[in-house]
Amino acid sequence: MQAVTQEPAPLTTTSYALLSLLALRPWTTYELAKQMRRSLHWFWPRAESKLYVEPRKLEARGLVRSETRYNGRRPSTVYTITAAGRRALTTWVRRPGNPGPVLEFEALLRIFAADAAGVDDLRAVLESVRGEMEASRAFGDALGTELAETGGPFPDRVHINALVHRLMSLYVHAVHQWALWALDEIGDWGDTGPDPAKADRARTTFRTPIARSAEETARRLARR
Amino acid sequence: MQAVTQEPAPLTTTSYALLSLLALRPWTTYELAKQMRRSLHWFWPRAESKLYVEPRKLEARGLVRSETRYNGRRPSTVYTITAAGRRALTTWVRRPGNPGPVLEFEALLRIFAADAAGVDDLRAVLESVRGEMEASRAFGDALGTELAETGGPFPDRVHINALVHRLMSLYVHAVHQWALWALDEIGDWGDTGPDPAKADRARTTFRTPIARSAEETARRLARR
DNA sequence: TTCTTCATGTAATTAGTTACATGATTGA
DNA sequence: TCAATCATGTAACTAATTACATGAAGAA
Repeated sequence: MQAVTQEPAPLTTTSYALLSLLALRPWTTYELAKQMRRSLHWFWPRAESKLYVEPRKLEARGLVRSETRYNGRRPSTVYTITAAGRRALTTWVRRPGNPGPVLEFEALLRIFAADAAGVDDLRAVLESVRGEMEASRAFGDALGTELAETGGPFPDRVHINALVHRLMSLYVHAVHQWALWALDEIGDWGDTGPDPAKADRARTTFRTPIARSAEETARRLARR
Repeated sequence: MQAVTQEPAPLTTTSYALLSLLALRPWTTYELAKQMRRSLHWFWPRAESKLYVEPRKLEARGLVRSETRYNGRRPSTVYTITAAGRRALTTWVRRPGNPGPVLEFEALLRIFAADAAGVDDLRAVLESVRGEMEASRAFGDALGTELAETGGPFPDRVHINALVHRLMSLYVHAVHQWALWALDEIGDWGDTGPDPAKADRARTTFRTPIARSAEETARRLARR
């Protein structure tokens, strides 16, 4: 016979992501999903359906408690963090590990394989990246303006949010600048194949320090 | 009775990642794993064990063919792309979708939840990020130097590699600069709690455009 | 009245990870 | 000759995704 008391599986990072929101105030699952979309989703993206299941795991461990409300006939569950939940969150924040950001960039894979297609396909991929980053910048800028003016829904945390928001802005900015630079770079390519002039420029690229290149790209694009 | 001819499940992005390497030359699974670690792993990270299983899926569709070699008594499988494989890769490069990079940044979640702990814990997280990014920069710089000097193992593709390498450099640089900035920013925090001075600085942060701030950070750090 | 969006989930499937296994080669 | 690491996988498990379902509220 198996042991009756099962060792509970360790919580996932996603569990702690939800718990960190619940540390701010009680939320219904729907509100949690909406808040994730607004904030954590940008650096911890998960399917929304997951967010409806996860809080039950937290409750089973006593890290949150739930209360069912009714609006009309429809039940709605409000989750509230417990003292044990706050302790678990503190422990997790202190736990070292996974310091680096993890990037998944499918479009860059397509670019890596671009010589299997043509230069027009390469340009199309870069344009789509550019469009996406411009949308992200618009979203981030709007959020930043709101946080600067009203402090957002949690004005007491505006200093924390500034740290997080700054990272996202720098990251989006970097990818956007890169897309503009790359589009400029392939501007005179006739095809994706090898070419001495391209190879020369490539070697120059490898030798140009990043810090300098950001300014130069900005200036060159400004002169247009 | 079920249909005898099963619809083959669509290939994953990971399949195409491997296929894009196989378009360069034939590789054994071990070589593929090593090459992934060196290049694609930075923007398409997958467990190595996966890379031993995936090529068999490609072979089942006729996109690659395999040949078993023996070194001593140990078998080793060499995979070679087929004409159908090259066509499939071209089709995939042209397929639109997933333009934006996807970021997963657990350390940033810890920072988001930092007020559950203390300012020392926040600093420790930021320091670990900084260390990680410095390691990444060292790796990237070494790779860049090699590509600039020798052209790398695929000198005909140095212009493509320059595009890809540049993105990774800009990205790593951005996160690194951010960590330095954030460490400076929290330098005079006594705790992680709210404070009018912190809120003031936060609002300034939200209002400072990225382009300007990169230069300023660099200058301020240089003056030290 | 109908359509859309809000709001709250469930079920089935799978891509991916973790952990393990093992023979060959090299260097101390 | 012993340990490490190179080289090549397999098996079990699970976090997460995709697709689906459905009732309520508000807009057109």
